[in-house]
Amino acid sequence: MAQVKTDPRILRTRKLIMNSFIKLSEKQEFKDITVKDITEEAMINRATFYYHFKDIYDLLEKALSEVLSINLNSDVFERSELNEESIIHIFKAITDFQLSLSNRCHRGYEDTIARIIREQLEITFYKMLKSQSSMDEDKSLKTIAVFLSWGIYGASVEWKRCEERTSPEEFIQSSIPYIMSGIDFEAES
Amino acid sequence: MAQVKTDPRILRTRKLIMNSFIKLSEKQEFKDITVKDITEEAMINRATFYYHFKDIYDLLEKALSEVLSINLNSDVFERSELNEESIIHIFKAITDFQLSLSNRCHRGYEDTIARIIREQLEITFYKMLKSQSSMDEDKSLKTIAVFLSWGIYGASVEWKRCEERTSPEEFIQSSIPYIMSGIDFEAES
DNA sequence: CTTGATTTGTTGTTTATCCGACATATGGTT
DNA sequence: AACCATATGTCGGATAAACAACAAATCAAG
Repeated sequence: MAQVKTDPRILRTRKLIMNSFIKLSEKQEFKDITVKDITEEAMINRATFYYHFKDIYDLLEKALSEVLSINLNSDVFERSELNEESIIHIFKAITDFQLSLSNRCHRGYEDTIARIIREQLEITFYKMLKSQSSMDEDKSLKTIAVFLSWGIYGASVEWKRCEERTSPEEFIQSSIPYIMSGIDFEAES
Repeated sequence: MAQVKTDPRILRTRKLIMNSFIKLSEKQEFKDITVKDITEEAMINRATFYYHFKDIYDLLEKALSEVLSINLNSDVFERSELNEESIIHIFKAITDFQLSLSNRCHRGYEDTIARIIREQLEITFYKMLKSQSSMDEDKSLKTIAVFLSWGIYGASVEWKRCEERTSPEEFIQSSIPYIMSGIDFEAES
């Protein structure tokens, strides 16, 4: 609460920068993109970039986080129930995201990207758990969210390792009974 | 010359406003678009709009002029020769433009739009005439450009009146011999 | 290793944009 | 009519963004 609403110029400029970065990363890979490229595309001054982002790696993190967050929350969080259907949706969103990244070739930043994905998953899971559980077990909800985020991310890596065998939906479906029993156990305690 | 280059914020903001206006006018007709709609879409303050444009009619003029100018100059002006081919291209650009406007329903502003089209045609014709003619007959080149702009605009209105009979290309083709003989006469004098 | 060119961050000063408030239309409802 | 809501256009005072200049890092080529 006590929301000090941020200056619209800041929101607009961040959006311009992020969109320009996403647009550029569709044409060339990350290591070849300079701050100057981004600011020229966004029609802003280079110094303004540093007003918003520590460096280009900071932008990478925030841009990917935002894209992922939008995907996760628009697709899934609306229904706000952590069930078989929503888990499949989340898993699909993650594998889609990883595929879109592999096209854009962010080689050398796999660890950073992995962390971003897990962080966003954790946030999403925590929100969903909180909305369907009693309020007084906050710490354990956090832990479950961490657990689930690592688990789902790991599953997505495993899927990628032996990909094209099965669809993401089929792949994760087989593991859902175990995942859900764990969630149900906690939700009912 | 002595170009005082304008502040990039001005160029950026104008572009944001114009793009927002064009985007909105694809969904709803001109009379239902408010300044607030435009500034919200563009993520700028309403007061900033008035820093750049006198009112929404001023924006209409400048936005349409810009769209038309881009169409005319990119399609045609590159080859910079005023011949049969380029006249057909110009005529096609005008009829395309008029069709795109009739979809967007600017009823009540036909006169304004007519003037915009003629002005842009005049500018284009003048540029092309100047690049293929000796320098010392500036006044008469201007007059010829005016003459051509009215003529081509009138032809486009006539084509629209009995449209779907013939394509714009065929329609104008039949008049070209007369138009060209006039131009050639002046170019050789 | 040197050279030259480009990119990266940083810093004061100027400028465009934001904000909020205002008076004045404009349009729809009772 | 009177009323209410919303749109228009304008104004000083606050703030983000532009600029230009800078040192330092990076990198390719000779």
